[in-house]
Amino acid sequence: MLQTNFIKENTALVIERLTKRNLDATPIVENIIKLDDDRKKTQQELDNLLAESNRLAKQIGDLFKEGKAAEANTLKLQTAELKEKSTTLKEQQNSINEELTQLLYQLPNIPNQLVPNGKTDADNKLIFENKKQVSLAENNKLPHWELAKNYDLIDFELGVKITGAGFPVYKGKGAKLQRALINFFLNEAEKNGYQEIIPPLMVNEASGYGTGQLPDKEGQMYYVTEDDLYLIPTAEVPITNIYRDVILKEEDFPIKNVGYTPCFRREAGSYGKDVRGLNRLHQFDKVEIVQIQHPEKSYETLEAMVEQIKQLLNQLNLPYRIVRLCGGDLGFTSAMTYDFEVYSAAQEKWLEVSSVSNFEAFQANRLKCRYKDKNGKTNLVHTLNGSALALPRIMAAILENNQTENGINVPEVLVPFTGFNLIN
RNA sequence: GGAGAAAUGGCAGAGCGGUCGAAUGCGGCAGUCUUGAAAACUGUUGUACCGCAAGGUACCGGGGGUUCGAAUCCCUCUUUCUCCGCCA
Repeated sequence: MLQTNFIKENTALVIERLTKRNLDATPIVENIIKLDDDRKKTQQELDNLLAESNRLAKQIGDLFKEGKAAEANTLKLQTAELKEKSTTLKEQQNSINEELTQLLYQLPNIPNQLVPNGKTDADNKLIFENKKQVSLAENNKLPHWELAKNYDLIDFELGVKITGAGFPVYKGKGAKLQRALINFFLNEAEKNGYQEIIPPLMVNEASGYGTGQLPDKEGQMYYVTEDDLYLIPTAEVPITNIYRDVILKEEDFPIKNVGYTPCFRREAGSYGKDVRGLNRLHQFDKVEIVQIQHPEKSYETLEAMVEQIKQLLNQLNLPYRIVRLCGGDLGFTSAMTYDFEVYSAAQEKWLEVSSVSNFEAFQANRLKCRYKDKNGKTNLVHTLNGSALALPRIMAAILENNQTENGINVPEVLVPFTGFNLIN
């Protein structure tokens, strides 16, 4: 969430930037400012009352020690009134804080000035497009779900039997190809200086709040009521929450972690051809890169992450494009996001395979992740993350784009991991 | 899952209900000494909020309670350790 002080000092900017999200934040912002003023006022009063009580308590103690019980008891009477007042004030303070927090939770991150205005993904700005698009021969235009079936790589019906729709079963060469991709992605991240993490796949409520899935997006996550835990929708959640309530040193930057995990998403309300095959799943594999950076360096880091992901797609030899999300399409917690989309030649459409974001201090504020600067002052860090990469749609594109009369060619960089170069 | 013990500052570890934001040791930082380093010595060393400042307030695992006053007493939750049971 945004910092109250930042909102107060940059009110016009906050409101103006949020119009990029087609949001008029004026009423919320004004309310926040008013509540914060109230909060300060009540706190001052409360602090004075408590200071007075503390003084009296000390006096009473001294009097008792000197054996002046009568005087002490007189003073005791005074404290009753103070206590009553401070209890009321404390309650007031709590409800103000509660209301303030609720409002702050409602406010999304302010978009970077580069974020284009717009409402839907049609307004996203094309940043890069790899021109060489695959055009398949007429008789070689099978969608990946048919290829998966023909070569017995992925069994969707079996997943339905075992669990339900959206939980595919990978088999044989399908499973090996999947594992090859995971290893390839992890190795590449390691080459780029990331530390590998294997995090828990379930997180508690505090972690959900830390990265911004909660409140509001609980509908997207699977929830285990018995133990009050959420299945992670992305490795971002556990990996970023490593740094919740942590104070870093300036020389710790940059912190670079990578994690492969399955991801679980309820995807309530999705239907039709969007969910066909591997296009949208309830459980899918993803390799996620997460960085914690000095605020001054976060945008240069974002660009580096984009470059890193480009290299992955180049090596896999897949046609792709990069868009900068417009305000209307931008995630709640993000200040700027690039989406990567691969071209799926048989479906003839672009599939999102990565989302790379700079959250600036938005998550850090919730996480209370800070660093001490040279002057010993603590400031919020910036957090970033990106998929590098999400597996199913990469798998779909590989299957579709590389299909031939004789079978499906495995991208060269994966062959060392698969041990085969053709699926037939 | 059952029984018991515990949770204090970066770490270790004291702490009769008032003088405790908290002894002491280690570590960190600054300085003295030294050609330099080590050792020794001296000082300093948590977070947040309010305040121009002086200063004030809150925090001893979380929440609640008793009391004029709680790190200290009570309740509750969480976590850790030991023993038993179960188990990959």
